[in-house]
Amino acid sequence: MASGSASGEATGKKAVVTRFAPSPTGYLHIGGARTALFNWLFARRHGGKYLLRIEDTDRARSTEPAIDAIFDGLSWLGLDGDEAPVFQFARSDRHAEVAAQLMENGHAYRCYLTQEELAERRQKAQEERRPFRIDSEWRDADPATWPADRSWVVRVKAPREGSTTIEDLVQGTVTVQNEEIDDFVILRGDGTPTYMLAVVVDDNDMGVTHVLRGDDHLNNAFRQLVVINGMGWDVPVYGHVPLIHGSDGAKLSKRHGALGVDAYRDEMGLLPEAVFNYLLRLGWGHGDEEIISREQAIEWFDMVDVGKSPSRFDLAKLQNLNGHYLREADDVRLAGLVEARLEGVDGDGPADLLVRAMPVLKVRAKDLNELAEGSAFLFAQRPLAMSEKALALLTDEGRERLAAIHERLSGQADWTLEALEANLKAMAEDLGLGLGKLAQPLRAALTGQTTSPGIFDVLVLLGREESLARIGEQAQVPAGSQS
RNA sequence: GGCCCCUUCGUCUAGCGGUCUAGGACGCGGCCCUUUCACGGCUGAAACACGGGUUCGAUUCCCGUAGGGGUCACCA
Repeated sequence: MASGSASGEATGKKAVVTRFAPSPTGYLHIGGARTALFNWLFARRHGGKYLLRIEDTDRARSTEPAIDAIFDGLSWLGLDGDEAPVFQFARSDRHAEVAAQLMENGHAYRCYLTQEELAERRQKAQEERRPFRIDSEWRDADPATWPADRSWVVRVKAPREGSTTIEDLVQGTVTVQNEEIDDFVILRGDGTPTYMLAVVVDDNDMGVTHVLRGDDHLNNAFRQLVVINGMGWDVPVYGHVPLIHGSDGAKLSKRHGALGVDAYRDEMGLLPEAVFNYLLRLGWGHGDEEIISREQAIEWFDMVDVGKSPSRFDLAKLQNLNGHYLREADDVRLAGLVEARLEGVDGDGPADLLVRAMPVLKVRAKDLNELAEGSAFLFAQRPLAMSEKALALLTDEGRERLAAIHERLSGQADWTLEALEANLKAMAEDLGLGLGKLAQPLRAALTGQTTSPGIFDVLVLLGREESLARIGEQAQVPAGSQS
């Protein structure tokens, strides 16, 4: 019986080597990022190495900006490779060499079938409603019959009987009948290697022990095994992770938020630790744990806990997680990130003010954009721009109260949270009003908004001089007639 | 269509034959806290796709059905 198998035990004793091998035909998308994460985690968990390989054999579609974007995105998530990345195209000679060896040892052959001939046969099979399989008459042809004037490709000789079984870390035992596997091309007419050859050669040469990738490659694994067996190489352990789908269950695409990770960082203002945590929990779980640190993830990560069904991308959950990490994040770090998003803010003063304001600002935001919006009032210039809702608060009555507040606070020497709170609360009591009746117009005057951190925090943050100036500005002017 | 894989609340998941009147999280509703908005706390609605087996007993095991996904290139 011509059966082969890929066993998880075969390479069990070797040090773990994983790799993430994106093709640079676009940005690093969220699915790729998760694959990288799982590879990184698995390597860390087992004290092994995690490598990067750029699969740039498709010269027409591979671009330099895409390569940069991928490295940039990985780096942001803290998923840099442990060694310098391998560029697949640079290894073409080595790939061709392996193809030649495969022909020599009888596991591959020159095939002179043209693409037109193939297309014809494919169509005929289609019409007869039977499955199409490459059945090249060149498979066992005598070299003496090789036409000198035609170009050829190298095809692998796939076994035609028996079956092949893979013990997949995620998918479990998967068996495919060998007759399902075609004699696929490993070297093109122009002598360049195909992906199917290049991955196998590179994985072997890089010493990769565990191939963890999207399950869109599960079927390819059986093809790649033909090459591996043809060369007598060690079979890696496979782990085919289900793909991430959009919120509607369909394949993840741009409209689902399948943006490059740079968009999650720049446009959506997310923190890398939030994306890390979200991606980790998408398709993997550890009991009821939701908030998981890097260190904890390394300790807990196991491929057997990766689910077998595809999961859907849920932006709301990602944002919620981001809010959590935002609240936990260091204030100086956040101030730096926010400052970059604020227009017209530079120098040392504002940065310090931002840092001081951060504790009360960050609990109110779920991403850096909101945080920047919430910070804007700190640096606003007078006359303050008023939002519509804020303006609605500045009625004649509201402005009268502001005048009273201005007068009362003008006499306030001790500009601290406690003193201000005591003073204003006493004032509200004196007037027989709820604190809100004073706080809301005050908030409008101080921030131009109806929502902000606690009003006493705002007063302290802005300082005595600026606070009184802003209050004074709104206190006297009749509604609707200020500039 | 062939082959391969999958199926627990809307979503991410826990569950690995009895502990399930199925747990947690996000989202959603309500209440509390409260100067606004958040945060936080409490609370409510919400799921084992369907049909057969196996078993004393199935969410858990097996087989079908349905639905979903992946893949069938000289692309990766």
